[in-house]
Amino acid sequence: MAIIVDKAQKRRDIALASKALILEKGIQNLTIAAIAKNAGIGKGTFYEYFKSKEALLFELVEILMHAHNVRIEAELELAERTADKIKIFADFFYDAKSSELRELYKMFTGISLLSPQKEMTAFQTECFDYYYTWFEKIIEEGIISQELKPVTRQMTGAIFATAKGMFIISQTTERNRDLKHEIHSYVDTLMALLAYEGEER
Amino acid sequence: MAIIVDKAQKRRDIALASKALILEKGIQNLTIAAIAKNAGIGKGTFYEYFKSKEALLFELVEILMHAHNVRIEAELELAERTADKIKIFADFFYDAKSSELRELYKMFTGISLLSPQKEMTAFQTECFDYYYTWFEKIIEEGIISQELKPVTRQMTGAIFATAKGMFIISQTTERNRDLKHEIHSYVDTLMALLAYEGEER
Amino acid sequence: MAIIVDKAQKRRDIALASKALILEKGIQNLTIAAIAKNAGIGKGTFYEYFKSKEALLFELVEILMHAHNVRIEAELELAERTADKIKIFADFFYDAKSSELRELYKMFTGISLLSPQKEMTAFQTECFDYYYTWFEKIIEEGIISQELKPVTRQMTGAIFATAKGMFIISQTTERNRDLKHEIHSYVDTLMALLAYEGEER
Amino acid sequence: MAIIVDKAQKRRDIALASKALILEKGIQNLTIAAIAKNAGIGKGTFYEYFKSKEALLFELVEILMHAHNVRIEAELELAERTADKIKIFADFFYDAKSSELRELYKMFTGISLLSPQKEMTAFQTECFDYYYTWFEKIIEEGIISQELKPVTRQMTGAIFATAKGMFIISQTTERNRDLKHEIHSYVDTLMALLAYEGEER
DNA sequence: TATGAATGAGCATTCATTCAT
DNA sequence: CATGAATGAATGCTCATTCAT
Repeated sequence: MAIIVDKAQKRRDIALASKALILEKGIQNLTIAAIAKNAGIGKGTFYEYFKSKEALLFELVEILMHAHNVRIEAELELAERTADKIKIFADFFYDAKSSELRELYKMFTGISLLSPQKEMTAFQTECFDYYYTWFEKIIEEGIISQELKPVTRQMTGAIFATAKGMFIISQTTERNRDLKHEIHSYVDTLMALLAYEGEER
Repeated sequence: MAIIVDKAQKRRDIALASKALILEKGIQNLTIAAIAKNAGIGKGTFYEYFKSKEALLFELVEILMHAHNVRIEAELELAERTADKIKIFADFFYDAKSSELRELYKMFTGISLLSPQKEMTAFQTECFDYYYTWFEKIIEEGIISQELKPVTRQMTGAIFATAKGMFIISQTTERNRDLKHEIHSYVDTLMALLAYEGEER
Repeated sequence: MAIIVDKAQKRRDIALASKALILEKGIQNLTIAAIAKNAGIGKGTFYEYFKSKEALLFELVEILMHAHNVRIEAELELAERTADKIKIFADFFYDAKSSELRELYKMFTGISLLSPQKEMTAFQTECFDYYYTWFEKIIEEGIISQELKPVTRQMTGAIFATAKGMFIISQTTERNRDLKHEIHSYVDTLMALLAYEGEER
Repeated sequence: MAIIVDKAQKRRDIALASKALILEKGIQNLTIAAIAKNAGIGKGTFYEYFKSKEALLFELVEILMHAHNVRIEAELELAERTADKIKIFADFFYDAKSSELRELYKMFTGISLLSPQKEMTAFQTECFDYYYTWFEKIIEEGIISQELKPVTRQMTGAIFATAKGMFIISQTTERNRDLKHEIHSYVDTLMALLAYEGEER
C-alpha cells in the first residue's frame, strides 16, 4: 500500500515551517525553491500542497488567525467593561503577541489591494463578520447593562474601521507610531461620549 | 541645436499618458516595455525619466492628488457645517470624481504594505499631515463657533482613520459596499455626539 | 492468497481503458498521472505494465490493428473483383469503422518520424509485410484469372504507397478532403489501365 | 538612434545557424537554451525572433524549400521526357542534394501529425499546391505532345501521393530502402502504361 | 503486487536593464 | 537625447520516475 499522509496536516506543517522565512523576507521576495528548501521538501512537493506562494500565506494566516481568535475569546470572558473588551480586539494591531499574524496580515492586505482574489476577499469577509458579530454582542451587552447609550449600536462598524484605519496609517506613514496609545485614547474618549447619562467634559 | 525639453514636464506627460493603462491593467501586470510603447517612447527613454514602474505610479499619484487637493480646498471654502466639511474629505473614498486617483492610491497602498519604501512613506506622511492639518483647522473652527465640544480635538485623528479603515474594508471584503452611506452615517452620528450642549438623540 | 492476475490481460485492459482519453487529448498531451488515474490504477502500477506512454500507444495500436485485420480478412473473403479487394484495404484510411485505429496510427506515425524507435519500426515493418503479402496474393489472383496484366506485379508496392501517401496528404494539408473518392477514383483508373486485353478510354 | 537590424535577415541567419544542430539532434531533443547558445545569441533574443522551436523549424524549412524549388525549376527546364520531369520532383525523397531539407521535412511532418497547427497545415497546403500545379503542367505537356494518354490527367494527384507514400514507408519501416529504385521503377512502369498508342511489354 | 507521495532535473518564458548607435 | 536590440538571470512549473510501505 501507498504511504498514508494526512494531507491537511502536512499542509499545515509546511505552512508553519515557512512562517519565519516569510516574516523575515516577505512573501514577495521568496521563490518557491527557497520556500521548499526551507521546509525541507522538494519543489514538486510544494505544488502538491499549494497552488502558489499566496496560497501558502493564506493557509498560514488562517492557522494563526484561528489560534488568535481562540486566545481573544478566552480573554473576552474575563473582561468586564466594554472599553476593555474593545481593547482586547484592538490588541491585534499593536500587541507583541500578535506581531507575527499582524505582519502576515499586512502582506495579505497588500496582496488584496494589488491583485484582489475571490478567495482572499471571501476569507477577509469571513474574518470581518466574525469580529463584527463579537462587536455587536459586546456593544449590546454594554447597552443592556446601561453602560452605553443605544446610539452606540450605530457606531459598531465605525469603531472597527477606526482601529484598522489607524493601523494602516501607522504602517504606511510616519505617524501613529504609538498605536496602542492612539487606539486606547480613542476608545476611552468615545466610550466617554457614549456613556449612559449625559456628560459634558 | 538640441531640442530643449522640460524634463519635469515630459515626466508628467509620460505619467499621464500611462494613467489609463495602469488603471486598466494594474501596475503589477504592466511591463516597462508595455508602458513605454503605450506612452510612445522607447524603453531606454522611460529609464531617463523614471527609476521604476513604482516611480511612475508615484508621479501619477502626486499629480492627481495635487489636482484633487486644489478641488477640495475650493469646495471647503463653500461649506459651512463641520459635518459637511468632513464629508468633503471623505468624498475621496467613494466619489466618482476621485475614482482614478482612488484606484491608483489603492495600488500605492498595496505596494506600501508589501514592500515599504522610504519615499513612499515620506509621501504618505506628507499627505497625512496635509489632511490632518485641515482637519484640525476645521474642528477648531467648529469648537470656536460652539458647534462642537472641545473634546472633539481628541477625535481628529480618529475621524480620519475611520474613513480610511472603512475604505480598506470596502476594498478587501464584501462589506461596506455602500461606502458613502456608511461614512455619512458615521459622521452624522459622531457630530451629534460631539455637538455643543449635550443632547442624547 | 495473492490475487492472480493475467499480466497480458491487464495490460490490454489498461490500454483499452486509455483509448478514449488518448483519442480525445492526443498522446502528447497526456501525463502518466492522467493515464493512470483514468485507468483507475496508480502511477507505479502503470510502470509495472508499460515502459512509457509510447508503449501504451503501441499496445493499443496492436490490439486494434489485430481486430481490424480480422475484420478485413473476413471482408476479403466476400470480394470478387480485384478493385474491390484493394478498396477493402484502403477503407482503413477513410472509413468510420477504422477511425479510432486510424487516429492512433497517425500518432504512431508522427512519433516514428520524430523519434524513430527500433520496436516501432519493427512493428510497422511487420504490418507492412502483412498487408503487402495480401496485396501480392490478390494481384496474383487477378493475373491468374486474367483480370489483370502481369505487369501489375510491379505495381504492388506502389498501390499500397499511393493510398498511404494520399492519407498523409489529407492529414497534413487542406487537400484530399474527400479521401474515399480520391482513392476509389485512383484504384478504378489504375485497374482500367491494368486490365487484361487492350483498353482505350 | 537605435541599432537598426534587418529582422527578417537575422531571423534567417538564426535559422540557418541552427540547421546543423537540428539535423544532428532532432528538434525534439533541443532546448531553446541550446539553440540560442549554438546560434551565438541569448535566450531572450531567440524569443525576439521566434515564438517557439517549431517556428524555427518552420522558417528553416521555408528557406531550404525555396532554394530547393529554385533548383528543381532550373532542372525542369532541361528535362524533356515526362518521366524525367517527374523524377526531378521525386529526387527530393532520396537525393543527397535534398537530404537536409528532407530530414527537416520529416520532422515537420511528424509534428503535423502529432499536433497539427493551422500555420503548418497552411504551409503544407501551399507546398502541395505548388508542386501539384507543376505536375499538372508537366502532364498536360505530355498529353499535348502525344507522349501520354489523356487519362493521365486523372493520375496527377496519385503520382504525387505515391512518391510521398513510398518515402514515408521507407522512413517508418525496414522496407523501401532503395527508394530511388523503387520510385524510378514505379514511374517507368506507370509511364509505360500511360504511353500514347498501345504498349506492349 | 499496488500504490501515490515525494522528488528535482529540466525547461520555457519573462522582463528589467544596459548600451551602442 | 532617444532608442530598441540584446541579454541572461531569475523563476514558476511540469512530470517522469522512484521507492517505502
